[in-house]
Parts: sequence; structure tokens; C-alpha cells
Amino acid sequence: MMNNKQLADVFTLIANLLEIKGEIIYKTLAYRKAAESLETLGREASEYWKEGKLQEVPGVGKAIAEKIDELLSTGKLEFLEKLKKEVPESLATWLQVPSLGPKKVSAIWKALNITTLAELEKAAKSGQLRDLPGMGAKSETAILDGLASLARRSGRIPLGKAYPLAQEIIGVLKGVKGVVDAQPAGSLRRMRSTVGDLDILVAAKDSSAVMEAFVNLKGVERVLGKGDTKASIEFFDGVRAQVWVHPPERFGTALQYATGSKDHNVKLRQIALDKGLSLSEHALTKTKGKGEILCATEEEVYKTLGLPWVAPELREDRGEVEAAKANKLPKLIQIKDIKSDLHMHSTYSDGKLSMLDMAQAAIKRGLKVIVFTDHSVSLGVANGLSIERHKKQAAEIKKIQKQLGDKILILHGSEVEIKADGSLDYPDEFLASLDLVVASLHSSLRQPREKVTQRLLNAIRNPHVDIIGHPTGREIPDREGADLDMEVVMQAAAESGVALEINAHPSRLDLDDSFARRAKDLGVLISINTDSHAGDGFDVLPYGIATARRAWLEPKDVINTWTTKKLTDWLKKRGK
DNA sequence: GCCGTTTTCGGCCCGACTGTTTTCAGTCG
Repeated sequence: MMNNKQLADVFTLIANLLEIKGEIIYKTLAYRKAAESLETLGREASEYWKEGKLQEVPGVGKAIAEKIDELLSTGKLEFLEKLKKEVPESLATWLQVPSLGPKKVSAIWKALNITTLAELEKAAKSGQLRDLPGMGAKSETAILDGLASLARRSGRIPLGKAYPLAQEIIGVLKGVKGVVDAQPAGSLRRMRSTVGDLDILVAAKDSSAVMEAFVNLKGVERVLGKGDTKASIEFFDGVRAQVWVHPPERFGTALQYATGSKDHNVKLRQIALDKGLSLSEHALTKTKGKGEILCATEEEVYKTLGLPWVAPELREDRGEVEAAKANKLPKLIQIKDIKSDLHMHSTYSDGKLSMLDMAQAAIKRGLKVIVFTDHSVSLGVANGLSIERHKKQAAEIKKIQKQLGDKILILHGSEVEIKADGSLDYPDEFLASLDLVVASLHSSLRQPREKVTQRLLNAIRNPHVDIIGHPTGREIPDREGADLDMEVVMQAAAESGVALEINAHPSRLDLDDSFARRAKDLGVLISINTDSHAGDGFDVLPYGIATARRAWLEPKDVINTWTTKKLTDWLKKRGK
């Protein structure tokens, strides 16, 4: 049975091949939209399929629903097989080469009868491209540069790398004379778990000084473009960044526009049109007669459209525009709502700091409750604890608690392995003696769907388990999560009252926003934890909060917002 | 190919930038 990612990959491939074939652009856009919709669905398309409700998936109409049906029934798609005979599949990878779009790919392919990236590189190096119509020596160089850049780049950039880098760049740009403001934009500002590149928006009257500072940033490998309002660079590691400069009095429309998403903006432009206004990055312009409304802030843009300001994390056209219209936007969770961290490690297993140092770091960050959840015995690589060593740890926690008094409550837990056979790493009697149990998958993630799903269900149904840690086990950007039936997992969690974790580490962010939102809809409790292995491990909390906000979560959905009493009462009720 | 509180047909964002060009096409976001 194909999962959403696999279905999305099929439709992305179809879109790429149709585009090279020269099919009308809106058809390819429709396939792309369906692919994106499937990837962010939060529920398996096969569930919709079983219910006969595929067309309820946004962007899926009759034709694509039939194709999904064929893919799920047979694992194949006749339409795609025929398409591949018309347009060689390997050409789709050419589209990833910067400076190459569908038109040039098609022109090169047809003129030289080549289909692989290696052949493309050879043709460019031997000067065969410069004489093709519409191309010249510069296009040829651009393609060679693009090929080199593609080799340097390994796909999308994890937010944990992109965000600090963007903040660094913004810091430099804010220091440029005449700069009034500088902000991240695009998927970076919407805090997606990975971003394609870094978009940065600057408010300044004069752009030239900003452009100079930008293209001369430390580590810039080459300048991809530089105009009056926009410049684009690539760093040594292949990361790309763009800057746009707008006058301060137009910064609101510009930031709104550049933040996206595309689909959110389409909806907003429609609302503007209904009010007789045309919304662009420059202004709201009256469609009849003359006149511009300038917005220095985003709040003014939304207000002019009769809407409350919408948090960037929500701007994915997943119902936020409708919610804003009805004044029913969620009161999103914020960092300051978090009172506890329920998953962290110390030197007892693979942490870098002693429990006392960790506790003091937590106090510094204003946490009221922490739980040491060091690894369990079978995770040998992480120095997992035997029951004997747990006794020693319990005694030490008592000692530290006495020392720190009422500054913080320290609980004794464990991150218990869900083993390959579905059993947990400690006997039930011992689990019952712990204050809190996080159960996690670390190994045998590639088991078949039924088996790995059953392992999680076993853990969820164990009365001593309180939280499922990083439920899918994904690692960004290198490892896909386990092939899980998340719908079944989430339903079981709702029934058992077990919380599912949003692991805040930027290489995990697991649950992702789509699953977390579905979990909320199913009434599952969510726990946001840093999984800290050192004092600065707590610093990843903003990424977890951002993921929760993208999932529309409010403080009440997240157990880490609970008071100490409510949390400890909950744990007692769960037999702890 | 999808979609609809004006539409079941006719839209679907469009402007900046670059390169190859004598007024425009392709790419990108």
C-alpha cells in the first residue's frame, strides 16, 4: 500500500514530465498542488480511499482521484508509464539544476538527444549548448554552475541550520546605515521544518548599501543576481539566500507578500479584489479610479482586508483564512506557556551534563518541572541504564531535589526502548515505580508497516507508558520516519490517554505539524520536549513550539503547559 | 486538472532579473 509521500512523488514526477512535454501550465500546477496536499495531509490518503472520499483531499478532483485509486489498487499507473515513453524520466532531474527550466530542458533534449545529467554536463563542457536557439555562452556557464551547485546542495535545508544562519545575516543587515527593519520571510518565517532557501526582507529607503553588504557576507561563494530591489547569493555549502529591499512605508505589504505561502496569498488577494483592492508586495491599489493604501506593518494589511493578523506559522491555506474571517483563529501556544520538559538525558546515559547541571540550566530557563528520562538498558550505544543503576539515579535525584528545594521539581523517568519484537525494555513492575515513562522507537525502523505499527500500539496500551517519544523516528533531512499507520496510532493514543511527543530537536520535529494537527482533532494530548543532552539542548524549544503552532495547537492541547499540580495529578492517575 | 456565497466554464499571480536580443523569452520566487 502506497503512503502519502510515495503518492506525492508520483504526482510530482507527472508534473515535471508534463511540464517538459509542454503541457499547459495549469495542468502541471494541478498535479503539483495535489502532491503538496498529499504530503501535508496528516492522514493517509488510503484512509480516504477506503471511505470513498478521495475527492475531499484538497487539490484532488475526479482525474487525480482515479489515478490514486489505480495506484492504491495495483501499485502502478498506466498514465505515467505512457508518459515516461514520451518524455524520458531522467529529464525530470534536470529541472533541479538552477537556471534550467522546462523549456530549456526540452530544447536541449530534442536538439542533442541526451537524457542524463552526465550527458548534459558533457554537452555543456564541450560547448554544444551555446549554439542552441535562445542560448549563449552565458547560459552554458550557468548550467555548469547549476550542476556544480546541485552537487554541493543536499536538498532542502533543515530549519535548525537555516534559522540561526538567517538571524546572523539579519544581524549584519540591521547594522547597515539606513536600514529600519530586517525580517525573515518565506517558509523560513512560517517555520517549516525544512526550507529551500533563506528569504530576507529589509526596510530601507536606499537599497544600494544593503545590496553591497549582502553580496559581501562572509562565506558567499557566488552572486546569482543583483538588482535594485532584489539580490541573490549562494554560500560555499550550497545554501542560497535572497534579500528584497522595500521602502519602510511599504514594508507591511512586502513582508506579507514574501512570507506566503502562495496559496494563502491567493486567498488574500481574492478578499482584496472583493473589496475593490488589488494586493501586491508594493501596496493595496484601488482597482477602480486611482489611489494606493500603503502599509508599513502586516497588521495594517490584514486590518484593511477586514481580518485579524494571522500568525505566519498558520499561513498554509489550511483553513486559516476562513478562520480569520470568522474571527476563530486559534490562540496559539507560545514559548512562555511551557512549564515543564518531560524528556531529557544526563551523564547517566548519553547526556553531556550531570543531573545537577541540567537542573540548574532548566531553572535558568524558568522551567518548573523536569524529568530525567535516560535511555533504557538495551540501548547499549547510549549507555542505557540497568535497574541497578536506576536505583542509584533515584537516590541522586532525591539528593539534588533537597539541594534545590522548591526551585524546580525533578522527576525520575526513563526513555524506554520499544524493542523490535514490540516488548518494552523493563518489566511492568519496574515501569510502575518510575514517575514518568517515555516509550520510543530507535531501532528496526524499517520493519513492515503492520509490524512497526503494532510495536507502537503495544507501547500505547501499556498502562505504565505516559508519552510516546518522537513517534515516527524520522531524522531531518536524512531519514524518513517508520512506515506507520499513524491514524491507528493516534486513535489508540486518544483512547489510552497517552501523550504523543513533538520532539523539539530540529533534526526531528516529530510529530510533524500535519500529524500533530490531526492528533489534536482526534483529542490526543501532545507533549513538547527538547530531548536535551546538554544545557544548551533546551534552546531548541522554539522549533518545537513553532511546529505546534503550525499544527494550530493551543496551550490547553499541550501537557507541558499544565501547572505542577495538574501534571503530577495526571501522572498519579496514570498509576505513577 | 481543479474549483465555485456572483461561475459547471473560464480562470488559475505576476513582477524582477538575466540573457539573448533589437522588443522578448525563460526562470524564479
